[in-house]
Amino acid sequence: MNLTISNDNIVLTDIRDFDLTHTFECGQCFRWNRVDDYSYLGVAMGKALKIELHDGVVVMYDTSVDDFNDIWQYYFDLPRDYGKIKSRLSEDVVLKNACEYGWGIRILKQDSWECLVSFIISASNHIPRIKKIIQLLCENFGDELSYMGNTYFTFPSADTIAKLTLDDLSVIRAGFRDKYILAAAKMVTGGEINLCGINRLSNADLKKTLMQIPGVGNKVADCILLFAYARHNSFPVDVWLKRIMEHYYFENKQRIDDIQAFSTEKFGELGGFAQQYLFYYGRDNKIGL
DNA sequence: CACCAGGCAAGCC
DNA sequence: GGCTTGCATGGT
Repeated sequence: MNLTISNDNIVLTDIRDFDLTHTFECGQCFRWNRVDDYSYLGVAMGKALKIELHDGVVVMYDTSVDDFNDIWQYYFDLPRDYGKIKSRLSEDVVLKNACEYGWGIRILKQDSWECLVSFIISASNHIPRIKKIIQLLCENFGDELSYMGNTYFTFPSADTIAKLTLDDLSVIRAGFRDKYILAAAKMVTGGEINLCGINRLSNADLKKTLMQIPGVGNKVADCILLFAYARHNSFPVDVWLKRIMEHYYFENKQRIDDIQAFSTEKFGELGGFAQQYLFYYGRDNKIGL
């Protein structure tokens, strides 16, 4: 990777294994939207960013070297060698195809609070609707952010949400999930759950702690482990992964627990990466439907 | 071609 | 099995 600065834009060359569509459309995040064929714009970590990738050159618009160094290089997991990960996973023929299909996926390192709320909202929900609910949440309760001549909104803090009533929250149309969001905010604000502090916990303890939060079950906890705490052996199994795994690796229906155990055995420390390649590949190709 | 009714969706309790 | 909501689906 090579970094140069022109005006207020960060330009990266010699970037491998990175594709914006693969990364933003593989179901891990909900606040990035396509601008044109080569770029996306999103809000994350309290900042707005337009990112473009064309002919192997990444441009991050109107940002700073400090923000790149402190935030974006880690958010996009740029220091990690995904080529090595893919070549190891490709020993399995199914994964080989999945890696070739979603070759540019990177697992984002997202803010833990945003990730927690986002995946509480994701329960029994489709991506377009998840995105709409989160957008309403930000527009109604986030802080205004001015960027490249437009206004965007940050993801509202736990403190902000904890002060709301269920009636206030009804504007986001989250349905039965609204009470979980409110309860989660109160647990975080009240110190019952320390989202930073629990980073030191083992995977098992971290998951157990997160599952104390209402609205966080096995699957949602696995997503938070993978997308916010960089526990890359986490293998979230939703209905898609269940179908995909059954299709490729089993003769018949399986219990989620059994699929998870099988995946842990098969993919080990790379389970989370495998999950993302499989999900993106399987969903786009409607595997198991 | 509207329009409506019932099903159901990246789960959790 | 119930939960909120929105929407793709198929029937009229």
